[in-house]
Amino acid sequence: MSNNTAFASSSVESQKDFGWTLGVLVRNYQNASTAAMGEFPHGPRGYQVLVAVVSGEQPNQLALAQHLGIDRTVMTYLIDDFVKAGLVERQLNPADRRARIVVATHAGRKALEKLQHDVLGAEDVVLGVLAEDEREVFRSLLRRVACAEPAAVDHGLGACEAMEEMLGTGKK
Amino acid sequence: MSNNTAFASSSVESQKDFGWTLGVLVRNYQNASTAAMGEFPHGPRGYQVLVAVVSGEQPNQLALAQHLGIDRTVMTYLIDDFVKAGLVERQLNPADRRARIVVATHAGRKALEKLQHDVLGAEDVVLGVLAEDEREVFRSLLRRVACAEPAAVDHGLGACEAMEEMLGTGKK
DNA sequence: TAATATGATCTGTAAAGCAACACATATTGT
DNA sequence: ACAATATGTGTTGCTTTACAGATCATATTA
Repeated sequence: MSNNTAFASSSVESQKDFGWTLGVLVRNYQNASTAAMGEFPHGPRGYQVLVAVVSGEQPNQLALAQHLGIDRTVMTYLIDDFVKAGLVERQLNPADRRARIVVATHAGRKALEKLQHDVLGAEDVVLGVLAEDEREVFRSLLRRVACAEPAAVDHGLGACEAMEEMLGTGKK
Repeated sequence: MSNNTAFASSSVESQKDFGWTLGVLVRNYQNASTAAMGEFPHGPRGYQVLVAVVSGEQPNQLALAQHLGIDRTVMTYLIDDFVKAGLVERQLNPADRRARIVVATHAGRKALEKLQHDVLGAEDVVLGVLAEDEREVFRSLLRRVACAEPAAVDHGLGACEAMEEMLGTGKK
């Protein structure tokens, strides 16, 4: 067959594929943070859940799941495992008895504090090639992209609104 | 890597969690590019495979799998489906008859060309909040991170070496 | 030639997304 | 108040994918 492959796709080569670079970063971060997790219940995913729980911004399991992009049926047994591990509790919401408020236990908060340090270390390893200020630029741009208006992406959820409001820049 | 992190618990709130923002970006990109894919065999994953195949840099299926961070057993039936769809072919390597060289068919190259435009559009949607020059900065930093020395991340593979050599010093 | 390594495939298991259903509770319309 | 509808949670079943292990063919090395 033909062997002129180098020319056919030169546009892709020159700027590298965004999806591919993104994938590499995610895998590196996944690996590094998993290593930093040790025995923590559900690895990086579990860590994210605990961060969200401790932040106290998500009123129930469904909100928690949507915030993290996890299926709500998965969230059920994810929380189950966290309860078993004594890291969080399900509390009944007197204002809406269908919902379960997920709150961190003292042990959960302690565990998170311990982990955060190592996770930040993992981040630095992954971003290691960048200089200090470049890392901050990267994080800043990434944050802005992640907090962008959902309408443009048709993602269906305002990812950062609660956080923004908490910080005082309430915008809708 | 010593760490002079400030105060653990509040710092996460104020600078948002890196893993979370990364997750949001990945999901947005996933959704946007999936929508752009239409009926394409394996969605964004399949697209990545085809990009790698057309680039012609991966000598066999295993290299292909490692380049994309896909398990080698998955790559087998991924390629199967692409062959069925007439997008790629498995060719025997006379120099090593264990390996299968995966090459794109004409239809495969045409299909990729068609997709690339839409995928780039999806990228722009995802990065929509950033200005033009900011997007380029972001892509550039991301590229550097993805192509970083694997030793630092213990990922086991030099992700960009073949590419770099192709663009500059020539082939191995 | 024998031992070992590598590439591809197949099989089986587990995690996780997804859809559909069931149940309890809230909200809304009449 | 009652009925209809919506919502939060949990469960079940299906599908995709990751991952580990075994098998087979072929290469490489002792």
